[in-house]
Amino acid sequence: MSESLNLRRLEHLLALAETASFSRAAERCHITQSALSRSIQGLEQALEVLLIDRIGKRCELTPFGQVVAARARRMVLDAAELRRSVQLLKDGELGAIRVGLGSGPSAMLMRPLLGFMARNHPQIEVSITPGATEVQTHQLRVREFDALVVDARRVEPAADLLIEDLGEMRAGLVCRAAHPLQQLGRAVSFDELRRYPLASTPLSAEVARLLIALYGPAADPQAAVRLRCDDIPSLIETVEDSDAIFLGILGAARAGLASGRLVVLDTEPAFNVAARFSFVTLAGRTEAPALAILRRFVADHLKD
Amino acid sequence: MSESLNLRRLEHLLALAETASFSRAAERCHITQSALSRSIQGLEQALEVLLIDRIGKRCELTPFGQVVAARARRMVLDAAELRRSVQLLKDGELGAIRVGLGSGPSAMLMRPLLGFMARNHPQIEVSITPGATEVQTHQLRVREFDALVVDARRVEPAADLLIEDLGEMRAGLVCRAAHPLQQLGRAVSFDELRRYPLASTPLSAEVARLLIALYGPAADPQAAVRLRCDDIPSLIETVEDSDAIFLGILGAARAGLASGRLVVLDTEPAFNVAARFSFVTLAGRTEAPALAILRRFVADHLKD
DNA sequence: TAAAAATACTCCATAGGTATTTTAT
DNA sequence: ATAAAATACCTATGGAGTATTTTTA
Repeated sequence: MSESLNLRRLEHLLALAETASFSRAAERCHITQSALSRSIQGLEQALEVLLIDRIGKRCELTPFGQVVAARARRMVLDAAELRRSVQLLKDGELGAIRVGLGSGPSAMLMRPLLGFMARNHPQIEVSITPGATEVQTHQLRVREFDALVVDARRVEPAADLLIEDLGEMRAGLVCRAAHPLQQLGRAVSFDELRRYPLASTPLSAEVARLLIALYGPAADPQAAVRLRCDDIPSLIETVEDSDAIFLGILGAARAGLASGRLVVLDTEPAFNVAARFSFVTLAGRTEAPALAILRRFVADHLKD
Repeated sequence: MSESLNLRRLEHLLALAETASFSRAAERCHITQSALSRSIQGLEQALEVLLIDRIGKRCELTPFGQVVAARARRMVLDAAELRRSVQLLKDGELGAIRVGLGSGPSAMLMRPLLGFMARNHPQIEVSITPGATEVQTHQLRVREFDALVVDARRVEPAADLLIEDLGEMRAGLVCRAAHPLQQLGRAVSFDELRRYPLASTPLSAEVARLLIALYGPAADPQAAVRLRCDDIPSLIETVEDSDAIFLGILGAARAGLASGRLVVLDTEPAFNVAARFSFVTLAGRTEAPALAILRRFVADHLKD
């Protein structure tokens, strides 16, 4: 005696409910009439209830058949939805990505990433959270994040982390082409520089140490930076319209540099600093295809 | 290669999602670890996607596994609900009955039936519709009704109808014990009778013909009945409180007759009429157990 | 080294097909 | 007499068990 309640049999019942004929239902299910007949009998045995009234050649759902068919319809649709969801997820047309950003990447990526996802992948649920890398690494481990984009130097290698290098981004000082210092035609000292307001995102302690090592205590960004703002585009705009000097990733000023409105200021000693970012995920985990989209975008946007 | 998406495998996946261990999940599913392992592999092949990240001894759902598990949960619950619904339906604790009532049964049954179902079977969806028997017979055939309770003489036998006889209910004239006519101590004529208001439900043409045959044209209820109302209890109450005379099924006055407050009035010629009711269903159809409840109630209430 | 998962093999119940019988129009 | 559903019989396979190997903590 067959006795299992399974999806195929429910599909058979639904076909029978719709065609009111074993032969036609069988045809629709791509099986023979006899197979379908036995399938329905199996279902009736499984539920210990008559689902179909066989009235001569006519077939009709019993009250039991009706309630079973109603539920079955939902279940069969759910099964189709399940397959469909998996397919969409596979194609990266569905899914959720939760990404943690270090302060640098946050300043560089936040807005362009949101815009890109909204425009090109509106079905994907995106959650972007800036924060401290040490905390976010833990959140990644407990699966509160799917990936991190952080300063490479702030994440310590571990067996359970997959750390992908995103290459370097040179940092530097940027001013407008018509800036007084630029008119000098030579590398400038930090003392000359600090006559003008320094514009920058909040900088990490590590960067601060670097600056002090290069230019002395006066270069501590805590004191030296006069225009501080999380939003890089706003900083750049300000630099284009004033004598402020941008301190940060040169890539952020890409458009202005390319158009000639902005230039990189030479300093003495040379500002020879580069940021290194990493894309961090948990090792050994199957990643959602949507994550590949994120990785590609990040890789494209975090390089010189 | 096994490749079907079925409920058992989805249950396996859910067990695995909850236990995060193949062995424990297998135990919960009452199969061996190896069987469960293969079951999940089959599911993965069916969907062509990795559902579980095997991280050493640890197991974790992949993003795919998560969406599949979410749907699976719903489907498995639906399956349980399906079984449960069938069981409840079997036990008559669930279901819907749509019954058509002829005018006589309607007057006799409507209120007590509604009350009975509300009190004793609140889960059953009841729909009671009074109407013309000819129309309702058609509605029964097209399954707009599950059963009819009608005057036996109004339904013509047919092969597709299952007509169950509910026995006879004697009809008669009822007045209060202290009624002037009752004081005469003898059978009364229709002329004597009609000095008092006749109280009755609307009567069918057939009953009208019967009355005219017995007592002459003056007995046409169209003219003779002065208190006409669908609600039998109201009529009875009126008869108890006045000199009105009730014309109808004696059973309707059962309580008053038993207590002695009401009596059956003897007439000359004798009022020798009985109603015969039938319980009609479609032949060859499996009936919902809830219908048996209805049948029992009707049989109990439509007898002398 | 021990515990967990995967694999190799074996077995049987089940779903399916073909051929035939039963049933109802 | 015919068309539809049920049944008989056969086959392939999916799902389960046991025993074993592989993997990793």
